[in-house]
Amino acid sequence: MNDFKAEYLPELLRGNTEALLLYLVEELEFTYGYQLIKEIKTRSQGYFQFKEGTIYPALRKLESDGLIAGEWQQVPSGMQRRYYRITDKGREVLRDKLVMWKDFTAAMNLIIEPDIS
Amino acid sequence: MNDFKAEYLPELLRGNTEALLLYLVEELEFTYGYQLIKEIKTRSQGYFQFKEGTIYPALRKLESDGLIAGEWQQVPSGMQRRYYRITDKGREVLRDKLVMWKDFTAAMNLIIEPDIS
DNA sequence: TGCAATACCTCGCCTGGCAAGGTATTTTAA
DNA sequence: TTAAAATACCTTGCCAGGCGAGGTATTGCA
Repeated sequence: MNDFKAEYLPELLRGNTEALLLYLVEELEFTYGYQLIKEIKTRSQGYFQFKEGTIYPALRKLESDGLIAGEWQQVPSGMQRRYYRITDKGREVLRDKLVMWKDFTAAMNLIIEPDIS
Repeated sequence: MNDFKAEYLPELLRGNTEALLLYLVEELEFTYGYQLIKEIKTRSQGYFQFKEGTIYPALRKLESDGLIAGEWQQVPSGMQRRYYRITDKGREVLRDKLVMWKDFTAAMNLIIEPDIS
Protein backbone atom coordinates (compact mmCIF):
# COMPACT_ATOMS: atom_id res chain seq x y z
CA MET A 1 0.00 0.00 0.00
CA ASN A 2 0.99 3.61 -0.33
CA ASP A 3 2.16 5.62 2.62
CA PHE A 4 -0.96 7.45 3.60
CA LYS A 5 0.63 9.51 6.28
CA ALA A 6 3.43 10.85 4.09
CA GLU A 7 0.91 11.61 1.38
CA TYR A 8 -1.78 13.37 3.39
CA LEU A 9 0.03 14.91 6.33
CA PRO A 10 1.36 17.90 4.38
CA GLU A 11 -2.20 18.87 3.46
CA LEU A 12 -3.47 18.51 7.02
CA LEU A 13 -0.54 20.52 8.26
CA ARG A 14 -1.54 23.47 6.17
CA GLY A 15 -2.93 26.18 8.33
CA ASN A 16 -1.66 24.51 11.48
CA THR A 17 2.07 24.91 11.12
CA GLU A 18 1.92 28.59 12.04
CA ALA A 19 -0.23 27.86 15.06
CA LEU A 20 2.14 25.16 16.30
CA LEU A 21 5.17 27.38 15.86
CA LEU A 22 3.55 30.38 17.52
CA TYR A 23 2.37 28.22 20.38
CA LEU A 24 5.83 26.86 21.08
CA VAL A 25 7.65 30.14 20.58
CA GLU A 26 5.32 31.63 23.16
CA GLU A 27 5.70 28.79 25.60
CA LEU A 28 9.47 28.36 25.28
CA GLU A 29 9.88 32.14 25.36
CA PHE A 30 13.22 32.15 23.56
CA THR A 31 13.88 29.40 21.05
CA TYR A 32 15.24 28.68 17.59
CA GLY A 33 14.36 26.68 14.50
CA TYR A 34 16.31 23.54 15.09
CA GLN A 35 15.04 23.24 18.63
CA LEU A 36 11.47 23.71 17.45
CA ILE A 37 11.83 20.76 15.09
CA LYS A 38 12.99 18.55 17.99
CA GLU A 39 10.41 19.94 20.37
CA ILE A 40 7.53 19.36 17.99
CA LYS A 41 8.70 15.82 17.38
CA THR A 42 9.03 14.85 21.02
CA ARG A 43 5.84 16.57 22.15
CA SER A 44 3.82 14.89 19.41
CA GLN A 45 5.43 11.58 20.35
CA GLY A 46 7.12 11.37 16.99
CA TYR A 47 4.03 12.07 14.93
CA PHE A 48 5.15 15.42 13.54
CA GLN A 49 8.55 15.51 11.91
CA PHE A 50 8.90 19.00 10.60
CA LYS A 51 11.17 19.42 7.64
CA GLU A 52 13.77 22.16 7.44
CA GLY A 53 12.30 23.31 4.15
CA THR A 54 9.07 23.87 6.07
CA ILE A 55 10.21 25.42 9.29
CA TYR A 56 12.81 27.95 8.23
CA PRO A 57 10.68 29.65 5.59
CA ALA A 58 7.74 29.53 8.03
CA LEU A 59 9.75 31.25 10.76
CA ARG A 60 10.93 33.88 8.27
CA LYS A 61 7.35 34.55 7.29
CA LEU A 62 6.17 34.80 10.90
CA GLU A 63 9.00 37.24 11.49
CA SER A 64 8.28 39.39 8.45
CA ASP A 65 4.61 39.42 9.48
CA GLY A 66 5.70 40.75 12.86
CA LEU A 67 4.35 37.79 14.82
CA ILE A 68 7.75 36.80 16.19
CA ALA A 69 11.00 38.74 16.62
CA GLY A 70 14.32 37.13 15.81
CA GLU A 71 17.93 37.83 16.71
CA TRP A 72 21.20 36.09 15.96
CA GLN A 73 23.12 34.72 18.90
CA GLN A 74 26.59 33.28 19.07
CA VAL A 75 26.48 30.14 21.19
CA PRO A 76 29.61 29.43 23.35
CA SER A 77 30.40 26.52 21.05
CA GLY A 78 30.69 29.01 18.22
CA MET A 79 27.52 28.17 16.34
CA GLN A 80 25.10 30.77 15.12
CA ARG A 81 21.49 30.46 16.10
CA ARG A 82 18.54 32.67 15.32
CA TYR A 83 16.45 32.98 18.46
CA TYR A 84 12.83 34.01 18.39
CA ARG A 85 10.40 35.60 20.80
CA ILE A 86 6.69 36.01 20.26
CA THR A 87 5.36 39.56 19.83
CA ASP A 88 2.11 41.03 21.10
CA LYS A 89 0.70 40.76 17.62
CA GLY A 90 1.85 37.14 17.53
CA ARG A 91 -0.04 36.41 20.74
CA GLU A 92 -3.22 37.83 19.26
CA VAL A 93 -2.88 35.80 16.09
CA LEU A 94 -2.11 32.69 18.14
CA ARG A 95 -5.31 33.11 20.16
CA ASP A 96 -7.30 33.53 16.96
CA LYS A 97 -5.71 30.49 15.38
CA LEU A 98 -6.40 28.32 18.40
CA VAL A 99 -10.04 29.38 18.35
CA MET A 100 -10.17 28.65 14.62
CA TRP A 101 -8.78 25.19 15.23
CA LYS A 102 -11.35 24.46 17.95
CA ASP A 103 -14.20 25.63 15.77
CA PHE A 104 -12.90 23.73 12.79
CA THR A 105 -12.56 20.42 14.62
CA ALA A 106 -16.00 20.94 16.16
CA ALA A 107 -17.50 21.43 12.69
CA MET A 108 -15.63 18.41 11.35
CA ASN A 109 -16.94 16.26 14.18
CA LEU A 110 -20.50 17.40 13.56
CA ILE A 111 -20.21 15.65 10.22
CA ILE A 112 -17.94 12.67 10.69
CA GLU A 113 -19.01 11.83 14.25
CA PRO A 114 -22.70 12.66 14.29
CA ASP A 115 -23.40 9.73 16.66
CA ILE A 116 -21.50 11.43 19.48
CA SER A 117 -24.07 13.97 20.62
CA MET B 1 -9.90 43.37 12.04
CA ASN B 2 -9.52 40.94 9.22
CA ASP B 3 -11.85 38.03 8.68
CA PHE B 4 -9.92 35.22 10.21
CA LYS B 5 -12.29 32.50 9.21
CA ALA B 6 -12.34 33.42 5.54
CA GLU B 7 -8.59 33.71 5.55
CA TYR B 8 -7.63 30.51 7.34
CA LEU B 9 -10.46 28.11 6.59
CA PRO B 10 -9.26 27.19 3.07
CA GLU B 11 -5.94 26.05 4.53
CA LEU B 12 -7.58 23.98 7.26
CA LEU B 13 -9.91 22.47 4.70
CA ARG B 14 -7.01 21.07 2.75
CA GLY B 15 -6.84 17.35 3.14
CA ASN B 16 -10.29 17.23 4.71
CA THR B 17 -12.51 18.09 1.78
CA GLU B 18 -12.06 14.66 0.22
CA ALA B 19 -12.81 12.96 3.52
CA LEU B 20 -15.99 14.99 4.01
CA LEU B 21 -17.19 14.28 0.50
CA LEU B 22 -16.42 10.56 0.68
CA TYR B 23 -18.10 10.34 4.06
CA LEU B 24 -21.32 11.91 2.82
CA VAL B 25 -21.37 10.09 -0.51
CA GLU B 26 -21.13 6.86 1.45
CA GLU B 27 -23.79 7.81 3.95
CA LEU B 28 -26.27 9.30 1.49
CA GLU B 29 -25.62 6.39 -0.89
CA PHE B 30 -26.71 8.27 -4.01
CA THR B 31 -26.18 12.00 -4.10
CA TYR B 32 -24.95 14.89 -6.23
CA GLY B 33 -22.79 17.97 -5.98
CA TYR B 34 -25.34 20.61 -5.23
CA GLN B 35 -26.95 18.50 -2.54
CA LEU B 36 -23.56 17.88 -0.95
CA ILE B 37 -23.00 21.62 -0.64
CA LYS B 38 -26.33 22.00 1.18
CA GLU B 39 -25.80 18.91 3.28
CA ILE B 40 -22.36 19.96 4.45
CA LYS B 41 -23.67 23.40 5.35
CA THR B 42 -26.63 22.16 7.39
CA ARG B 43 -24.74 19.36 9.11
CA SER B 44 -21.94 21.71 10.14
CA GLN B 45 -24.56 24.19 11.37
CA GLY B 46 -23.50 26.67 8.74
CA TYR B 47 -19.80 26.52 9.48
CA PHE B 48 -18.74 24.98 6.17
CA GLN B 49 -19.96 26.70 3.05
CA PHE B 50 -18.38 24.80 0.22
CA LYS B 51 -17.85 26.71 -2.95
CA GLU B 52 -18.77 25.35 -6.35
CA GLY B 53 -15.24 25.89 -7.56
CA THR B 54 -14.18 23.57 -4.77
CA ILE B 55 -16.74 20.83 -4.91
CA TYR B 56 -17.15 20.13 -8.60
CA PRO B 57 -13.45 19.73 -9.36
CA ALA B 58 -13.11 17.68 -6.16
CA LEU B 59 -15.88 15.31 -7.20
CA ARG B 60 -14.34 14.95 -10.64
CA LYS B 61 -11.05 14.07 -9.06
CA LEU B 62 -12.59 11.52 -6.71
CA GLU B 63 -14.31 10.00 -9.72
CA SER B 64 -11.19 9.85 -11.88
CA ASP B 65 -9.36 8.30 -8.93
CA GLY B 66 -12.04 5.62 -8.82
CA LEU B 67 -13.22 6.49 -5.31
CA ILE B 68 -16.74 7.37 -6.40
CA ALA B 69 -18.76 6.46 -9.49
CA GLY B 70 -20.92 9.03 -11.22
CA GLU B 71 -23.80 8.91 -13.63
CA TRP B 72 -26.02 11.53 -15.22
CA GLN B 73 -29.69 11.41 -14.37
CA GLN B 74 -32.57 13.33 -15.82
CA VAL B 75 -34.74 14.57 -12.97
CA PRO B 76 -38.55 14.70 -13.64
CA SER B 77 -38.32 18.49 -13.59
CA GLY B 78 -35.98 18.23 -16.56
CA MET B 79 -32.73 19.14 -14.85
CA GLN B 80 -29.55 17.16 -15.27
CA ARG B 81 -27.78 15.93 -12.19
CA ARG B 82 -24.64 13.90 -11.81
CA TYR B 83 -25.26 11.34 -9.08
CA TYR B 84 -22.46 9.63 -7.24
CA ARG B 85 -22.00 6.40 -5.34
CA ILE B 86 -18.98 5.42 -3.32
CA THR B 87 -16.84 2.55 -4.62
CA ASP B 88 -15.09 -0.17 -2.64
CA LYS B 89 -11.83 1.63 -3.18
CA GLY B 90 -13.50 4.81 -1.96
CA ARG B 91 -14.57 3.08 1.25
CA GLU B 92 -11.01 1.99 1.89
CA VAL B 93 -9.63 5.46 1.32
CA LEU B 94 -12.35 6.94 3.52
CA ARG B 95 -11.40 4.64 6.40
CA ASP B 96 -7.76 5.59 6.00
CA LYS B 97 -8.58 9.27 5.90
CA LEU B 98 -10.72 9.09 9.02
CA VAL B 99 -7.89 7.34 10.87
CA MET B 100 -5.47 9.99 9.60
CA TRP B 101 -7.75 12.72 10.90
CA LYS B 102 -8.03 11.10 14.34
CA ASP B 103 -4.28 10.66 14.59
CA PHE B 104 -3.64 14.17 13.40
CA THR B 105 -5.99 15.81 15.89
CA ALA B 106 -4.53 13.65 18.65
CA ALA B 107 -1.01 14.82 17.76
CA MET B 108 -2.17 18.44 17.58
CA ASN B 109 -3.75 18.19 21.00
CA LEU B 110 -0.60 16.73 22.48
CA ILE B 111 1.02 20.05 21.70
CA ILE B 112 -1.65 22.70 22.09
CA GLU B 113 -3.54 21.07 24.96
CA PRO B 114 -0.80 19.43 27.00
CA ASP B 115 -2.66 20.20 30.23
CA ILE B 116 -5.40 17.75 29.35
CA SER B 117 -3.73 14.48 30.21
C1' DT C 1 39.88 10.83 9.68
C1' DG C 2 35.44 10.58 8.55
C1' DC C 3 30.64 10.56 9.70
C1' DA C 4 26.73 12.12 12.42
C1' DA C 5 24.68 15.87 14.44
C1' DT C 6 23.85 20.73 14.92
C1' DA C 7 22.18 24.89 12.64
C1' DC C 8 20.98 27.57 9.06
C1' DC C 9 19.62 28.52 4.10
C1' DT C 10 17.21 28.58 -0.93
C1' DC C 11 14.89 27.09 -5.28
C1' DG C 12 11.27 25.18 -7.58
C1' DC C 13 7.56 21.67 -7.78
C1' DC C 14 2.96 20.33 -6.67
C1' DT C 15 -1.51 20.61 -4.96
C1' DG C 16 -6.07 22.14 -3.76
C1' DG C 17 -9.31 25.90 -2.46
C1' DC C 18 -11.76 29.27 -4.67
C1' DA C 19 -12.77 33.81 -7.01
C1' DA C 20 -14.80 34.88 -11.03
C1' DG C 21 -16.59 33.93 -14.87
C1' DG C 22 -19.88 31.08 -17.64
C1' DT C 23 -24.45 28.11 -19.26
C1' DA C 24 -29.20 26.35 -18.84
C1' DT C 25 -33.32 25.30 -16.45
C1' DT C 26 -36.96 25.77 -12.91
C1' DT C 27 -39.36 27.98 -9.24
C1' DT C 28 -41.14 31.86 -6.93
C1' DA C 29 -42.78 36.29 -6.07
C1' DA C 30 -44.15 40.87 -7.46
C1' DT D 1 -46.26 37.71 -16.90
C1' DT D 2 -42.10 38.61 -16.08
C1' DA D 3 -38.04 39.29 -13.45
C1' DA D 4 -35.33 37.44 -9.89
C1' DA D 5 -33.79 33.70 -7.19
C1' DA D 6 -32.69 29.09 -6.88
C1' DT D 7 -31.16 24.84 -8.88
C1' DA D 8 -27.37 22.48 -11.14
C1' DC D 9 -23.43 22.10 -13.53
C1' DC D 10 -18.91 23.74 -15.54
C1' DT D 11 -13.83 25.91 -16.32
C1' DT D 12 -9.67 28.96 -16.00
C1' DG D 13 -6.12 30.84 -13.48
C1' DC D 14 -4.27 32.67 -9.05
C1' DC D 15 -2.14 31.81 -4.72
C1' DA D 16 -0.06 29.76 -0.76
C1' DG D 17 2.34 26.40 1.87
C1' DG D 18 4.77 21.91 2.52
C1' DC D 19 8.83 19.95 1.29
C1' DG D 20 12.30 17.42 -1.71
C1' DA D 21 16.71 18.28 -2.86
C1' DG D 22 20.31 20.72 -2.86
C1' DG D 23 23.68 23.79 -0.36
C1' DT D 24 27.12 25.85 3.69
C1' DA D 25 29.69 25.70 8.11
C1' DT D 26 30.71 24.01 12.63
C1' DT D 27 31.11 20.66 16.40
C1' DG D 28 31.42 16.10 18.47
C1' DC D 29 32.36 11.43 18.47
C1' DA D 30 34.32 6.96 17.07
